[in-house]
Amino acid sequence: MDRLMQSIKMDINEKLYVKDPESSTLGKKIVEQGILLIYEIGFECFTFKKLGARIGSNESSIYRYFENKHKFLLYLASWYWGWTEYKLVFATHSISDRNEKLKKALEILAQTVEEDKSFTHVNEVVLNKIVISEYSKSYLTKEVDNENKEGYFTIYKRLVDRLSEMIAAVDPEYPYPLSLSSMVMEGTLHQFFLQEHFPALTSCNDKVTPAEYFVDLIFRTLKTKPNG
Amino acid sequence: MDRLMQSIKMDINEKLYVKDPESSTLGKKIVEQGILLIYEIGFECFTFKKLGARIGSNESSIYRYFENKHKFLLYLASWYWGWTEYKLVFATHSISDRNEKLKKALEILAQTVEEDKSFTHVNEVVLNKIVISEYSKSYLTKEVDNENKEGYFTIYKRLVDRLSEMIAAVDPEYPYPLSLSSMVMEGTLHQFFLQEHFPALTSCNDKVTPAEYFVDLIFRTLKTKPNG
DNA sequence: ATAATATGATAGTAATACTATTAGTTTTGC
DNA sequence: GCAAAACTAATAGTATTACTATCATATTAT
Repeated sequence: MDRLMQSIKMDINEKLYVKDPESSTLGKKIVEQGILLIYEIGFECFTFKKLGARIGSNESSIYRYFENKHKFLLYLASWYWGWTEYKLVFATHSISDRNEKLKKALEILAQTVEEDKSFTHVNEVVLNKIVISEYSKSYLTKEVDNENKEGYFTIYKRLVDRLSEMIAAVDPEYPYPLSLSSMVMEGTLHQFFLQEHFPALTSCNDKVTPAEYFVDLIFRTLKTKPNG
Repeated sequence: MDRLMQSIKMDINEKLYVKDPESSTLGKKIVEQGILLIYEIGFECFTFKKLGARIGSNESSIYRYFENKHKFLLYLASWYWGWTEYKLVFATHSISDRNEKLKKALEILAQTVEEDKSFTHVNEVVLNKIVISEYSKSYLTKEVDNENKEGYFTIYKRLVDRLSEMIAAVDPEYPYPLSLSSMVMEGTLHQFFLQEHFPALTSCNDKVTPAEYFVDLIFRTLKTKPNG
């Protein structure tokens, strides 16, 4: 990635914040340290008060950026999926072979995240860990349907759609491309989680990555055709 | 199921409750109405105070059965997975054909839940909906590792293991039976959730059930051999 | 009939998830 | 260089949550 993305700004739904955190030092600090704090103490124990104390700022100041911690999580998730989408598009764009393209996409989606120096205030490695253990909580709520209408999950949905299209391109006869795609997106996070907390429930380990498992699974499932 | 299970009691980890809710009328009422209340207002908004008000009882009385709502959720989940395990074992026990056995197992795990009159105080249909939208929250916490050690997820893990064994029986060469199994268990809940809240992200609908999708997926993935 | 147990009612605490107000500090526009 | 505008910090306050403790009352067991 390197410098390529330095001038790019994530296109995040404006309703997710009160004031754009990218617009000030304090805002960036909130995002930067918020990620670390959620990672350290978990989303349930995370409060704006604690974050304020950590960054030597005030609870009320944070409320001027985010309505509440739920919106903050949605914001971080959007950031993460926007970043992932960028990586996906960038890496697959120039691949014309449909099978190779899908394989690459799966690898991007299921790979272990590495640090990206393009965004100084976001630690992508830690953000990825948050997404693994907290993302589900952002949609498993009574407000999903409304928040979905508000477009809070747009980027994620677009990703599922992109992958689904690549699946359909490889095997247009396959009847369930959307389910396969959404299963990969969710299943990837789940396999990473199991690897860390329930190793007895996954075949992934030091030697087998979720990416390998999913690439194998998808290509067993689809009937690939030669490109033409 | 019918009467068969009327004398059977779920074998739930004793540390999940302070006093066994099966041992009294109030206890059963807590479970029965707790399920309905969580379904109605969601786990985040659910409190013992509200449940007390609903059953015409007192907050403090409920605390005599469950330490907190998190343990209550773990209890309900254990009940659900115990019930599912029973159905699974019962339905597959007598099937000798390995392929048929696995197919049946997948159907049990991914089928839409129907009412079971065996347990009068538990509405399995509603409990299934709770599991779909709340189960992940029971393990996506900072305390997972400890709670796992305490055995709070034993039944679920046993189920993943059972399915994994059936997968391995069908195709002993398949390298990732555990991941496939845990993916099915989690993916099933997820596909049901998507069907309800993000229909654009799933191929499941009125005509295609998650069970069909997963049966198809697993049998595309595995190399089946004739039994012998 | 008495003791033991279960439940109910009330009160109290610390923390959470905010909102409102005010005051001070920086930034900017001219 | 100065005033206005914007931003941040500090404090206080509210309703709710997630409990714990105590005591009274009701039920059941012996």
